[in-house]
Amino acid sequence: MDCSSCPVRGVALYRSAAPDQWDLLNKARIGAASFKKGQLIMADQRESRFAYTITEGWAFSFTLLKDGRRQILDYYTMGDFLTLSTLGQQGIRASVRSLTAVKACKFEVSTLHKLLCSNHHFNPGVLDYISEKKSLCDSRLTTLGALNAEEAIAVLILTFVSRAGVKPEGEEPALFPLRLAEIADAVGITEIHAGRIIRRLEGLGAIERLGTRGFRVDAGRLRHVAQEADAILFEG
Amino acid sequence: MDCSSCPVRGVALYRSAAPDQWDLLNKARIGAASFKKGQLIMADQRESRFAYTITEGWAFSFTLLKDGRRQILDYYTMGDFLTLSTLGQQGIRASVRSLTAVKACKFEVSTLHKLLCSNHHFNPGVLDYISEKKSLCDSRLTTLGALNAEEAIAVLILTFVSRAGVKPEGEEPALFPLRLAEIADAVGITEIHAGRIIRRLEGLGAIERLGTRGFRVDAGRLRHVAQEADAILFEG
DNA sequence: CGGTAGGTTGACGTCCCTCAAGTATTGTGG
DNA sequence: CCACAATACTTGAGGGACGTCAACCTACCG
Repeated sequence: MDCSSCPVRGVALYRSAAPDQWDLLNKARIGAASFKKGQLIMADQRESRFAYTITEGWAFSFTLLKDGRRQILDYYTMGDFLTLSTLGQQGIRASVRSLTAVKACKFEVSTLHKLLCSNHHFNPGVLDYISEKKSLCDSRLTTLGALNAEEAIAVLILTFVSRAGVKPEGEEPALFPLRLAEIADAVGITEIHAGRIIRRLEGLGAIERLGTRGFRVDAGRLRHVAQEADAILFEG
Repeated sequence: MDCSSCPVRGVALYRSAAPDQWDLLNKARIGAASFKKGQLIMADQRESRFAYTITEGWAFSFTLLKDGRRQILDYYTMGDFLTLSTLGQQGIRASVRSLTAVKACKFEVSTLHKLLCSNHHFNPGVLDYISEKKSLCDSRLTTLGALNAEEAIAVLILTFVSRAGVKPEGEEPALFPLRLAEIADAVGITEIHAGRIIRRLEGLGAIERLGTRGFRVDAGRLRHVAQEADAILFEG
């Protein structure tokens, strides 16, 4: 496979590259990598020698505290870069784990960093990608800080579904590969409480569970639950 | 004033510029701006025509929900760029307000964006600045999601103090310009509960209040309160 | 010296946590 | 395809953290 014909090229970190940069990029690639479900992809974003662009599957980044509390920071899927922190001098001590089987394109961080620093054609895409990720992180701050658990879970599911891509009518609904433990650690509550809220949402008809591996989503009803969560501009 | 002799040059977004880029940067500058305490600096990060590098004072960015809940996303001071979201195509609908009187260097977003996209000498600094900010945002996610209010406030104060810069012994302690309302909205609790926790920290000797405009901080004791908040690497 | 913004206190309610004992679902080896 | 183990989820009771309201106090500003 070649970067210029990669299906995620248009949304990747290096989306703004032109043909001659695709060649450079291909040289920075080490090859493909694949991870099994639940595998640790990066133990520490600060010290990873490699970085990845996901081409298939889901992963998430998280921090762990001394006493075992875990915070899930972000979910990654097709086109996402693992991770931006590898490109700076300092970073948070976070890890990345796969949620499903994952296929990814593998780069050596130092080579990629040199490439990005020596060529301005990547810049528009990098600025875009980064400001998109920063905005998403800011949104999540609002979700965690200002919303209650029910609203936060509704927002989480809606975000997840919209990132899973729109499927044609009649197709199998997007698989939602989060277990209760991951929902809980994403919004900062316990697994048990997350379970109670999920059942409440089920009661409202906002979601419908399919075994333990996913659910069907009624986006309209979920949005209704999360409606107060829309950030607004306010002047004073 | 000139960018090349600016005291915050070394920590600014464009920190990696060389002499000829300082000239380009000076051309992208519109001049200086100053804001009074409590003034709205940006109404919406997505649509701001201008961006700023703070040279003096403190500001913060925040979102507002329909029902009035507010989430403070980040604090900005000397050297910080307001804001990264102006450089991408999409951004969160957040605003920025000054916390003290603020002096800043003003840029036109489109000119600065063009400059950053046409010159690779800025890239190392931009990547660094951005990954630093992204890490800080990730840390705040952990703070909001996994810590309780007392730990979160301790972390908030410690972060604030360390960013205020180290003062020589015997000097006036760093002014801490947050009122209870801002502490509360930063960690996602109510003003009243924030007050109770601040008094608890006072009782522990971790902070000492000086009227309503700041406090003296015992960093060691505060760190003790926040000790569980250190992210660790864990493998399984 | 009075007005105003900011901070305090107490009583009570809700959201979320903890523990412990369950039941359902999924994965695995025969 | 079945039995079994392992993993995931559920339920209930009781408690702690945090929110709400209303009244009161205190520090700052002109």
